[in-house]
Amino acid sequence: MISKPTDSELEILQLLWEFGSLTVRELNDKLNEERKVGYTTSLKMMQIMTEKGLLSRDTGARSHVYSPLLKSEEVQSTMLDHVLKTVFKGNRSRLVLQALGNRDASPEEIFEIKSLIQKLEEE
Amino acid sequence: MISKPTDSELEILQLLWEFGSLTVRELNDKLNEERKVGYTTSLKMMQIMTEKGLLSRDTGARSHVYSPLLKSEEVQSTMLDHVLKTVFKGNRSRLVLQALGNRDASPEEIFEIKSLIQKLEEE
DNA sequence: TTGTTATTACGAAAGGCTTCGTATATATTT
DNA sequence: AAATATATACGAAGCCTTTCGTAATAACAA
Repeated sequence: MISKPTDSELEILQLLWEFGSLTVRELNDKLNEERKVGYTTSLKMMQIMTEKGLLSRDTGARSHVYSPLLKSEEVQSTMLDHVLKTVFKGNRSRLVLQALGNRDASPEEIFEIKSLIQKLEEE
Repeated sequence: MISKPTDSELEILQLLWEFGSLTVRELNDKLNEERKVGYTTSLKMMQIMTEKGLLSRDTGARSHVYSPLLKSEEVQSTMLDHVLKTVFKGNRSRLVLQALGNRDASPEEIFEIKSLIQKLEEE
């Protein structure tokens, strides 16, 4: 049973992936740079995520310090797989087409992706 | 406000995209080829989806006929955009990498994607 | 026509997510 | 030491999703 975080959980995970580990206060401050969130809301979320196995926490100091238990790549893989199945019925080419074609991908992005494919082919 | 269907709703949408339009009975039968679902469950889902603007229905006959209101491409685009933002923080190359690299893409798929990129470049 | 079957409508329960208020405990400041 | 500020714990409300049971209605069969 691999975890599929909710949007709110992803918001928190993104910050933890960026900063490594954070206290509730620190994370709540960063969240509030984007939108208004009550302190106890952040606290509760992080407690629940810890129960779910998404975060670990160090209760050594008075302010507990939380860290992500999954790598961003793992979650990205899980989530993309899920979208691939449910939205694209497993058609990976179509997913990539959608990612590249239907939205304006910049030349830089296309270049990056091209070299990616080249790398894949060399293996 | 573009709609982001739930997994259950997507299950129904996939069938409607495949068959064009279906009665509750027809759709419920097809759902039950995969898993056990009560008839009134399917009915309720389709009624709610109609309220939400995901489906239209023709009430002309006794058995109402439901059709999808959105094209699969539209929903795919919306959903992928959402994953791009929330899971990949907007990094499209990383998303494509994940789609191609971390899972075993077949040579056919890679070929298809390559010609896709070529087409994109020619424009 | 009367009983059986099929369909829609409605309501509600169970579970999950998000939010916050209140209580309690611990630190800090005056 | 007393007052103030900060932290965690807990519970619950509000909303959404999924599921189904029951009732009302319409069609069909005996």
